[in-house]
Amino acid sequence: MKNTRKRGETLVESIHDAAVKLIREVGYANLTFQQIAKAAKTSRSVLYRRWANMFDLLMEIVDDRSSNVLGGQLIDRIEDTGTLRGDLLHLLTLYQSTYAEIGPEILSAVLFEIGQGNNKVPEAEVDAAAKNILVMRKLLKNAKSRGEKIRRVGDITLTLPFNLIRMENLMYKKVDSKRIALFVDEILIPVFTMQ
Amino acid sequence: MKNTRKRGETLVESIHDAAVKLIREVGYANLTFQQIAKAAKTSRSVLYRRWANMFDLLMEIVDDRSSNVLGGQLIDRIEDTGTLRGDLLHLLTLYQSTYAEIGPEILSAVLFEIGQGNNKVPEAEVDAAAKNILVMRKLLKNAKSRGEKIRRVGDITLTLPFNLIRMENLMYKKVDSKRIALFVDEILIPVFTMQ
DNA sequence: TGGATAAGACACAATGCGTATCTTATATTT
DNA sequence: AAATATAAGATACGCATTGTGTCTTATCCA
Repeated sequence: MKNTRKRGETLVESIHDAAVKLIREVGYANLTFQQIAKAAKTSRSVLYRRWANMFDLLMEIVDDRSSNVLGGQLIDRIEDTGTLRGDLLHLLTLYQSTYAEIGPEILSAVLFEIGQGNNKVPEAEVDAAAKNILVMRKLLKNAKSRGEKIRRVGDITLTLPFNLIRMENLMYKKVDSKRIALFVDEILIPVFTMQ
Repeated sequence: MKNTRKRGETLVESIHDAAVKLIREVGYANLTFQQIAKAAKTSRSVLYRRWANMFDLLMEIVDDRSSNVLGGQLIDRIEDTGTLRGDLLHLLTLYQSTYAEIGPEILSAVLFEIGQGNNKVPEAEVDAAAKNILVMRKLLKNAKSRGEKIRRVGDITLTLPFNLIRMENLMYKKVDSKRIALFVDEILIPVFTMQ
């Protein structure tokens, strides 16, 4: 029996996969290192050596998955569709795909950790929020230069599009294109444009 | 030593208090029946007799605290301030006071359970959302009859004011009157009125 | 005052945690 | 290819928590 022992990246990958599978099956709250080790066909020691606690493992998975989706940064992937409405639809769809990939179970686990006062998350959050604000500024600037009438709004309002997607994923798990269009037409367009 | 053993309501109350204190201290995720029993100066048996699991206890606390705040239903406590803006400010302030009372730690624990697919929460949630929609309908109707120009929006958009408060409590823990005013002026007024 | 009721004390097997130690497979260096 | 370093896997420890069960005892109420 040679080459039956996984190492390095391969090992980590199968642990991630096992963890995600188990989060979906039993939920983050009931997740144990024991189960993960068993599912990944490795040993508990291996897990404890690499991650001090479940949350560290979770964050690694999130980082991994979100960078897979937003391979480049979000700001590099937005498009000028010719109208603010089109741009927003595109942006929300793109952003939603991140959450769909990460998965609502994992997302809610992260949110839970925020709620519990885990201070590693907020740092990452603030970074993400700052980038998202830049994205919105760019979108609105594009719209303005096309001649669309844009309201002046503060940074908090600029995070609204992202918070809508986040909230929907958290509460209802399913966000389809119809709902995204609704957000754009009934909420975002009135908020960001004069009519 | 007589009258040293708590019973009924008194007992439950001190258990609730102990639980809330511990949720704040160690977080819902790390909460144990053992700790609660100790903090409430009672026995573990007492807890297991009354609640099948931690979540049942949590929900009882939430019910208790939210009914303390919204003693009557929300719809009975809204006021006609003379403008939609004033009405919205009043509504959000009222709604925020619920969350402030319940506490962000407990809120995030509930949200966590939703994320984990706990199906007792969504039922309560759907009820609450339906009531909130009625509240918004009433507010908008009042505004309309005053002559304010109101947009036609769907139910999902009607839940926006409540979702904003919820999200803020979840993410940032502190929601002051300044932020509420910002929500009203930059988001809600543009969404619900024509200008 | 006596019986009903509920609180509290304690014991149990089972499970997970975090750590530590030892063995063994795989990779790297010489 | 052999020697060495590195990392994976197996196993065991004490401890905490769980859920259940049983017995005792305080408190309530008729």
